[in-house]
Amino acid sequence: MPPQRTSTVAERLRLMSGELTAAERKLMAALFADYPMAGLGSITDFARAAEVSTPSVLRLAKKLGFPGFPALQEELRSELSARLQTPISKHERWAAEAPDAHILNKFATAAMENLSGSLKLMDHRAFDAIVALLAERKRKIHIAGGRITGAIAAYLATHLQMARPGVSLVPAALGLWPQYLIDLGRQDVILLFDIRRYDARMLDLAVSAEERGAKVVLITDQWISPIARLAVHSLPLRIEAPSSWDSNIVPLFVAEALIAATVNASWRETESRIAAIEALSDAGRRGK
Amino acid sequence: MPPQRTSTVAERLRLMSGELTAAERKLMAALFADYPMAGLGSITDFARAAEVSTPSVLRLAKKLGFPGFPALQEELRSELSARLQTPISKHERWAAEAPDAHILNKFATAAMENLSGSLKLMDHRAFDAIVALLAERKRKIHIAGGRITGAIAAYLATHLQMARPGVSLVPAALGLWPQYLIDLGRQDVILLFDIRRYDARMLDLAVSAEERGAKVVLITDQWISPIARLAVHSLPLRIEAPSSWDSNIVPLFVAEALIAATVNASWRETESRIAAIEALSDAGRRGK
DNA sequence: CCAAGGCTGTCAAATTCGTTACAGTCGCCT
DNA sequence: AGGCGACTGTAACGAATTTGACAGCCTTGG
Repeated sequence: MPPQRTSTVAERLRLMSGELTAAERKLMAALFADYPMAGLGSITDFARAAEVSTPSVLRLAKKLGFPGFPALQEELRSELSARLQTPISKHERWAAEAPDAHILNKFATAAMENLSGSLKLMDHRAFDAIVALLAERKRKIHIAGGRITGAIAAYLATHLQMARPGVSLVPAALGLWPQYLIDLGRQDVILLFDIRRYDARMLDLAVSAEERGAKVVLITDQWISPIARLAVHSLPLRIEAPSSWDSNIVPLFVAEALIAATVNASWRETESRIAAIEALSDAGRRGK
Repeated sequence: MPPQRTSTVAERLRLMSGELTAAERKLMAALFADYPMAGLGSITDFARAAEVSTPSVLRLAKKLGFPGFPALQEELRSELSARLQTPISKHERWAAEAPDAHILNKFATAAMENLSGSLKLMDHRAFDAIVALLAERKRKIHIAGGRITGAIAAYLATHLQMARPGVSLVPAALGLWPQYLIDLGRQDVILLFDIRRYDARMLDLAVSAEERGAKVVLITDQWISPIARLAVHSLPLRIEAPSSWDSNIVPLFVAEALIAATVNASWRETESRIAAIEALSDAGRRGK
């Protein structure tokens, strides 16, 4: 821990540059030449790069107020980490005039962290590959979710049905599965939501679908459902929330992004379909 | 030096994510949470941050093709060095390695703007007042949504049912409404989701409920549904998205926040209920 | 020209780190 | 149910790093 929390190693070095010895100036030059990477290796590497002896590095570290070299190194790392962090984490208070501890603010922070964390964790190429599958009209698409994620699955199915034909929501009741599975072929895609407290029935469904040759796509959490073994693509997401239950905001985010990307990927065919649906919807409203 | 110079540690991790073990996935998540700084300390620090044992880190390093942990660390350092030299760190992108124009990044930006915009727009005292209504056990709670928002309504209902008794989801079919409305009394609360392309049937439902003396609570968009005139509380939200349809991420956010706040507000009574539900759920699983 | 103070490098000790070997545990398949 | 394989953590060893002590050297001032 540095003596003054506000100043960086670079600043402190510059301030003390007047009272540095020859070897210490060589170290400073070497550090600034590749700041702060040069200081992140071993003390020996750093000394060799500056062409001084190892204890000279240690003396400089102590002069800067650190108890030892590892302490300086940790400070360099935390500086760099702060610099790389997305500026989003530095949020001005979300809900105006509400205290930080208000549940709205706590949830907003959690949601943003989940979102940025998920995007770091997930592979955008897997996302694109899933979109490509969803956009192929010849494939039938089946969507399923568990007790909680069922609502997200329904949301995705509702929108995809507007974008293309051949989309169905697998019903929650087990008894209805056989009639879905029977028509499942090699061309088909089954997209499953399965997050923590992984549902054994979802695994059964995935196994059956995979056995019939369907392509399994999985949206799961960071701990990853066992279904991932069977899946051709899986997206792991962060879903932690300051609540008794997990947050499904990021799964919904992914669902919406999949919808938008699928529509984009086949806009030519989709455009007229959406227009037709609008017309039917308006007609229904007018007729009422 | 890695086997293939072209791939970063992050890429290789993502490619192998399917064949990683539980401990290795924890390490991956920990590394991505603070990439790549988390991997630049000692192997012990890294293991502790991910809550796994030291040898697990080593096993992951070998799985990625490195002879040992220091080799992986050196690769991380050289990646970081390359990244710092090219000033591409202009503004940190959301999805790593994906272009700014990628739909994931565009959606993430939109989601963040919607969220912060909504929190500025909404009155947190109205939110607290709604929570107070939902937490009163003597009131029955009815939840309804339109064609699109129905999924969000179902999500809210499912969770509130776990938190307290007397919660029901108003079915989408008009034919079933009368039997819901007949029992609606002055003590009851009806919570409606109604966003753009306001559904005329939702307005009918709100009018009938209000006539019977129920308290109407409304979650709507920034242009505000006509139901607002009847509502005791309404929360306007921002819902714009780079898509053919609106985004329901913020409505889901509000739903989750309402759930968590309601649980908090009556934790004494809720605690045992949640425990009982867990027990029933586990029993059902075991019995299967 | 000499002496003193301080700076720097060499060396060795102690600590920490990385690695290997082994045993317990969990889930899966028969 | 029982055995098998895989995964994970504990413990111990060897290696490397960090750090303190000491001695030589350069510089500076008298």
